[in-house]
Formats: sequence, C-alpha cells, structure tokens
Amino acid sequence: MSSSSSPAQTPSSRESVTPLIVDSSTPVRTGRAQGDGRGDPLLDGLNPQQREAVEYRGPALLIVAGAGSGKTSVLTRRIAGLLRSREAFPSQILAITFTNKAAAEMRERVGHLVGREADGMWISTFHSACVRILRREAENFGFKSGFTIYDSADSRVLLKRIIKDLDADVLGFTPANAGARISKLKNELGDVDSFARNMNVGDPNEVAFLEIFRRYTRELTAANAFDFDDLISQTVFLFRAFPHIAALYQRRFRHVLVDEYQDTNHAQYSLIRELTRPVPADVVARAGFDTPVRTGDGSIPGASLTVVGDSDQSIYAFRGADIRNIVEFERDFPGATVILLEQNYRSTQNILSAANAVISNNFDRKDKKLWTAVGDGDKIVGYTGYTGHDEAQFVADEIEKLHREGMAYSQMAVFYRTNAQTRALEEIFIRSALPYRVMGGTKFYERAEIKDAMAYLTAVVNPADALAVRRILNTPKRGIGPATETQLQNFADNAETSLREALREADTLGFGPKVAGSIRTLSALLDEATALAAQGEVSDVLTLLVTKSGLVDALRMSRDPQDEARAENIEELVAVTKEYERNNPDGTLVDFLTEVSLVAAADELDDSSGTVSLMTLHTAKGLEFDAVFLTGVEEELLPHKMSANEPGGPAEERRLFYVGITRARKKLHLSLAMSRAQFGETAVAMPSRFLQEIPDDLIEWRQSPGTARSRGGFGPGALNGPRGWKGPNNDRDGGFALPRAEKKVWPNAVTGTVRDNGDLELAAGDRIRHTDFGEGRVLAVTGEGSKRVAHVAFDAAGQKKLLIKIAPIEKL
DNA sequence: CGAGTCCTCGCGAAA
DNA sequence: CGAGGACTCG
Repeated sequence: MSSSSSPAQTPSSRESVTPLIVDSSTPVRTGRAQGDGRGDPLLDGLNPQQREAVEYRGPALLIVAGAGSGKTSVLTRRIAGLLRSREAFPSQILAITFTNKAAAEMRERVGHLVGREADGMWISTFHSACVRILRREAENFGFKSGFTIYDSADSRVLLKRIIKDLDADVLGFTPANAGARISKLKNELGDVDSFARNMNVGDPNEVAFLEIFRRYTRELTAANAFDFDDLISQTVFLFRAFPHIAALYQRRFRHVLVDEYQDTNHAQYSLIRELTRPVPADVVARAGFDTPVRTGDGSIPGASLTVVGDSDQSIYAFRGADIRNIVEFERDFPGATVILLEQNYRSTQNILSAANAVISNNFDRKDKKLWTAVGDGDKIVGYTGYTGHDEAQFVADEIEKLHREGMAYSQMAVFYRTNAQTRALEEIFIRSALPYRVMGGTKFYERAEIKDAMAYLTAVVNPADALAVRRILNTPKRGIGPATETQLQNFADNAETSLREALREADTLGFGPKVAGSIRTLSALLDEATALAAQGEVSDVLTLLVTKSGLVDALRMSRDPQDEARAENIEELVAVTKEYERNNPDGTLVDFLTEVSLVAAADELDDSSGTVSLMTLHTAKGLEFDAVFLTGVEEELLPHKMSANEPGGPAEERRLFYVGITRARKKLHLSLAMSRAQFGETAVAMPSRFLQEIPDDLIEWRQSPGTARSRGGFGPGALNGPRGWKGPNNDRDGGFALPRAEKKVWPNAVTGTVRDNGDLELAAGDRIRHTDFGEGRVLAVTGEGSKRVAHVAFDAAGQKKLLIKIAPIEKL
C-alpha cells in the first residue's frame, strides 16, 4: 500500500538489501532466521511484532495493523521470506491488494528483496485476479473470454432502459436505486433465483424489482458482459459449480495474502474461502494432479492464509464491506494466530493522539492505541473560513508557505468528504497558480468522448455487447436516431441475433438510402477494425476507428469550444494506447480494455508529478503525505448527513475522519467553513462534532469557529476564542446557527472571483489591487504567456502567487 | 432526425 | 450551478 516510512527500512536496510540478495555469491539462507535476526535484511529494523508477522508459519494469520504500522513492509518481507527460503515458488503466491498501485508497489518491493523471481507472483486486486481467472475459464461456463466489464455508469444506462421499458419508474425505481440494490445482492452472492425464492410475492415492489433484476441479468448475459460485482461473485459460482476448476487454483496458490481485509465484502470473503479450501482426494485423483503437496490421504491441504487489516479503517460498508470478516477471523479459521502492530512509524505523536482520541469514541471496538517514538511534533493547525473559498485560500496559502520552506508539492494532499467540494478548491488553486491534481472524481475514462471511443473498441472485441454498439450507433451523428435503433433492435430480437448482426441487414429492413448507407458504413468500419485487431496494435485499431468513424472530425468541426478539448482527449487516449503497447508488448485489445476498466482512483497517483493531490477521504486510504489538509470538517458533511439514519453510519464517518488524520506524517490541518455553497446557493455550516473529540491542546487555531463568527459581526467576539467554543450543539454562545438571509456579511471573506485580464503587463515593483486581498506590490513575474504568474506581497494579506490572466486584479 | 431551449432535479463514498 | 430530460421547431 503506502510507502511506509518506518525505520524498518529507512536507515540502511533498503539500500543494502538488494545487492545482498541478488548477488548469487551470497549464500541463500534457508528456513527461518536464527537468533535476533541481526544482519538478516528481511528482519533488520523490525520490532518484535513485525518480526513475528514476517516469520510466523501456519494455516492462518491475522495481522491487525494500525495505521502507519509498517504493514506493507511486513507483508513484502513475509512474501520475500517465503520465496527466499524456497517454501514457495513465486507462482504459488497470490497477494490481493486494494488498488493496482498498491499491487505494483508491492511487486516492486518484493522485487527489491528477491530479484526477478518476484515476476511470477499474482499480485493484484480482487477484481483483476477474478478477471484473469474468468477470462481463462470463461468457455467452461458459457461466456466468451472477450467479455466486457460494465462499470456502474454502464449498468445505469442498461437499467434506465429496463426501468423505462417496464414502466417501473412509477413504482419509484431509478437506475441508481435499482443498481444499488442489485449490487448489494450480488455482494451477498445473491442472484435472480435466490431473490425469487426469498422474496415476498405479495409485495408489488419486490415483484417489479425481480423483473428488473431478471431483465438486467439476461441483458448482461446476452451482451457477454459482467458488471463489477459479477467479477467476484461469478468467480465464486464458477469455483463452486466446477470443483475441478477450483482445484486448479487451490492447488496452485499455496500462500494467499489479503491486504485491507476489513474492507472485504461477503463475496470477496467467500472467494478467499474457496481459494484456501483443501482439495479432496477424489477431486485430486480425477484431475490426475501430479503435485508434491499432497497429503497422505491423497488430498491437497488448504493454502496458508495471511490477512492484514484494521477494523478502525473500515470505510466501505456502503460497498458491502463486512467488518465481521475481520472481527470473526479467528472463529472462521480455527487455529489462526493474531498479531497486533501498534507502533506507528508515520506520524508525530500529536497527530496520533488526535487520532486515538477521535476513534475511541467508537464503541464495539477493541481498544488499540497508536504510539510513536518520534516525538510530539507540530500542533495540528485549525482554520475556520467564512466560505468554502475562504477555506480554500487558507489551504492554498499554507501549501505555498510549506513549499517555500522546502516541502515538495507531491508531499502534500488535500482531502474532502464529497467530490463536489473540489470546485472551490480548484477555483482558488488555479487562481493561485498552484500545481494540483484531482484524483478520481470525473476521471479521464469517465468522460463521454473517451467512453465513446472505448465503446468502439468494445464493439470490436465483443460484438455481442449491445450497450457498446448502441452507444456508437449514432455517435458521431450519422442519422441513426431512436426510431432506427428500435427497428434494428427489434429485428435482432426476432431473429435471435445481436444488434451487431442486425447492422448487416440494413438493406433489407426498409430504411431510407441515407440511413441504410450510414449503417452499412459503420458495419464495414467495425469489420475492418476487427480484421486489423487480429494482427495490428491497439493504437492502430483505435486510430482507425476514431478517424474513419468521424468521431474526432465531428468534435473538431463543432463550434462548441469545449469540443476542441474533447478531440484532444481522444488524441490523449491514442497516446495512452501507445504507452500501453510499450509497457505490454504482448498486450491484446482485450487486455487493454480490462486494464482501463479496473483502474482505481488512487492508481493515478504519480509521485514524480510534482503536484498537490486532491482526493476524497475514501481515496486517501492507504496513502500518506508529509502534510495533509482535511477540509470541510463540518456537520452534515463529515459526518455526512446521509449517514445519520444508517446503522453504523456515524461510526463509519468517524473512521473516515480517523483515516484522514492518520495519513499525515508531520503536518495536519483541519479546516472548515462557516457557510458553504451547494445547489448554487449558500447554506450555513456548523463545525463537526468530531472536532470536539480532539483535545484542545493538540490544535492551534489560526481562526477558530468562535473567532470567525465574531469577526463576521455576530455576538460577543472576544469571548469566543478557541477555548470559548463549545461545539455545534451549544446554540446561544458557541453556536453557529446563522440566519439564512444573513449571508455574505463577512467583509474580508475570499471569493472565487476571476477576471479576464487579457494581456495585462505586470513587472516587479508595480502596485496592484486585488478584489479579495486589497493592495500589494509585485515582487516578480514568472512564466510565459497565459501562464504568467505574479508573485505579490500584499499589504495586509501576505505573500501570494497569482495567475495573471485570470486573477481579479487591476494595476494601480 | 437533430439542434436548440427550457426545466427540473440533485450532491455520498467506488472497484 | 450543472447535467440530463422533455419539448419544440426547422
């Protein structure tokens, strides 16, 4: 997961490890290290618990790893130990991580320890591992290995059609709620049949849902497609239905390791169970396995299982994560050993004390206290802005200050609860010429034009995929409207063939010459691309499709100014395919599509990019930064208002806050705003209850909720210093129930204003006036053209960077 | 069929 | 405020 900064690897071990192990003249130690392990690179610098976690051998091991306790280090060394001692071949190891990035990092770190040998291991996410298995075994249960993977947006499109078709919207069904319900069922390994058996047949809502679920499933099957949840559950079904196939993997993987175990759902849990099951003697005999790990009775023992997790960091209940998986591990796997890692190597004690204080408010948890030997460190910085922009300005100013003091932008991150909060942050960051990247959110691959281009590729790989064919049918516009689409679909349904095949019948379906011609051209293009895909590179196929289809041209010709950027995005996608070819010389079109389908938000993180990272608290899990800005620490946002009525909701929100806090190595900033724009209007915000759970003396308020309130002209300000603040529930004196009408009363609140300054010329020494910061003097101007940046010392607001082109400034 | 406009609704997190 | 749907007109 994260590149832990534990002393376990910092002093000298990491550098010295590589030559020691790779150098063949060094005797390879077999078996376990003797004595205290001094001199053994795998154990050097580990604390006793970590060491035990690396060395323990047995059927099942649970490592309860607190935040920052060096678990990645432990996990990689554990794997390296298995390989080094020849207890396992690389091919016998399956390690499941939460993101592809974590997988890549783990592979690299094991590689450092044992060399090229690491290449044969399966280190991947649940979803990637399942796709790999499913593609390999697809033919065994009625799928073709070129199946499409539908993301949630694809599922929603499909459900929208179905709900409309069935007029189920009048019963309150929406693509979103039906999709969530289906997802939930699948996470519990439910299917249409099991739902039908257990449903209340007298409930019209359930009857309708059954029909939606049934149609959805049928359409997925017909399209040769799996949704995200299917990837896991279908693999489990496959293993259960075909023990001899399961046995292939049960025999192969002798060591299964699972990271972030607290966030596994029931389907994932079941998958692990299936994989670590012993193979009965009769199955071994029938399969004719020739294997050394057979026991006396002819069976193959179950694989050894190692799971790592921390129930305090369980934040994916909404995705079906079941905390019981980790809590009941010892019961599930009799004979399991549990090792606790509590020493933290990441954060300062002040940060950990805050984290401990917060999380201790959750009941039903085993008490666990993180501690560190590095000392108290700086206090946590608190700030209350008047508005979201104000808060963002604080963040931007602090980031610039830290940067001037020598901290790299890439070592700073801004977290928030909801994606919508990025807007104010981005507006201010752009204006401040601050280099940043938003992780996740509206991702590249979720853009409409990229999904269009990808749909062309999908239609080539999987002609059965009606969703993909439908998407490209009239994109770009080629005169094939809804009526034509319906006719084609009807023909396909009646002839029991696919939409793709129906395209070949354009001439026989009575369309006008223009429409029929369009269809014929499209069909021919798909055929041409299919032929090319058989031997050409992915980028060639994509280029052919996006040019000959007219997709790029249509965007270029459009007068919508945003379409130019969209055309560039498609160019960018072509570049992505070329990059993919370089990295995966043997990669097929299917492989490329799979990879794209399974990229996670955190996968985009590039340490070398030199930018500040913006991300949700969920995406932040497993990462760490020198400086963290946790924004929007307000009631209704964190904890989010939707969580209030959910069982376990508030506790999970607290864990989310806890996860955010524990990402910080040295500097933690907690910020909030007194009012926040949503739905285009301003709403009053109150400080989060979680703030009160942090002892006062750990936070240094630059501007406390109390002072922010008083400066705005409400009530007795002097009394409302940091200590005077009593939290959100104290209405009279410490409260923040501002009247709705009274907004914008803060004279010095920062706004998101921008202005087009054209080619305003500024030079060092010029005096300027800024809408928000008042007057100041230009210190220097850097950059070129539209990226010119003025470094300004404001008389009252301090030093700031401004992007000249858009900053709301005038020359005096 | 398609482009344009008005209108409504929503923002919870994600592989 | 923004996306997406319904509606209208050419």
